[in-house]
Amino acid sequence: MSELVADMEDWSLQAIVRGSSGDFGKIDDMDMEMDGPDSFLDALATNHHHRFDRDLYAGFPDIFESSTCSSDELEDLYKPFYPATTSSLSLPDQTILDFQEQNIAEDKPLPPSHDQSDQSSVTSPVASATAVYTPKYKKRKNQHKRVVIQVSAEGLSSDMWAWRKYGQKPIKGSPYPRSYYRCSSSKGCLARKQVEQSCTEPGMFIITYTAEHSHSQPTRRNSLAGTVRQKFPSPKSPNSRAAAVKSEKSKGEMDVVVVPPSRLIKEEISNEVKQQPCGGELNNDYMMSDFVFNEDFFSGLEEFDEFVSHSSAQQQFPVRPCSWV
DNA sequence: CGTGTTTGACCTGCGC
DNA sequence: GCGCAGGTCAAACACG
Repeated sequence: MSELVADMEDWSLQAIVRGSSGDFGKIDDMDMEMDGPDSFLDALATNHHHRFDRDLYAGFPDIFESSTCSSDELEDLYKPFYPATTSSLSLPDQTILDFQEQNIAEDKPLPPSHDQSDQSSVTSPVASATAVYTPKYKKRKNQHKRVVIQVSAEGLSSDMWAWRKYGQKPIKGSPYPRSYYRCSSSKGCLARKQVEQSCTEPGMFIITYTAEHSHSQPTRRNSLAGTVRQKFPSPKSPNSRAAAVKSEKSKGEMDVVVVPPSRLIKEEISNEVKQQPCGGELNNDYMMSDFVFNEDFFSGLEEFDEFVSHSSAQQQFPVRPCSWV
């Protein structure tokens, strides 16, 4: 039995990406108030090291108002978080650095006809827009929404999308080259990914995702190949690659384990604390930019975890948030 | 044979 | 208009 760990990063990032992309109409319709998370994000947004856009979390559920959600609402609410049902990104251990949603509906020439046929199934606003315009070389600016994240080396390998490298370029001012990847799961998918090593933080990598996937998560076979090849990109390490494949295959079919929201937020705050001049551990009453992360705040998060994990509406989910880790 | 990487050439946007 | 830098293409090759 294998185990796909739909890590909290998946929760957070899918929430982040979709929540800010205008693709969260259902959640908007729910007219949920976001006082708790917004305040939290406001605090994070002021941190000097990581740039958090509070709008990125617009799709994140309100942890203080959970008991009023109906089953349908809950399903709608969580659809974006489940890899099997969403075209959003599945991302590894990471920190959000930046996000842009850029208007792509500009006056552009008509696309080549073969590209249109490839993308007849796209559903998201962004993908739909790009489906009618796919120039051979895309404009550098104002083209697609971009998500910039920073991940550790381990985080690089936990992206479950299948990517195919199509280029590498030295970047001026950086000792490290930038690698360019495109989604290899679907022929017409416009999703792109750029990876470069951070020159300011050794061991960390900056990943830029561009455009959305026009399909659900890739098949296990494809994603496995992509993942393994990313883990061991050098063709000179076939043994390592084979070992990784064997390791992945040995896991077999999986349950989905979702890290609870409270853990992500605690870890995020903890990371912030460690980056303060004094370093140290996360206390129960940590204050950041005039927002106090106290006991009440964390108990609210845990109530939300509890609500999601015990909700009967869970059974309707195509992928079950079966256990917290 | 299918899928992936490598890498030089090419294209495009942008600043001057 | 020119040159630079970034993004993409596509042929060659590797691997299972």
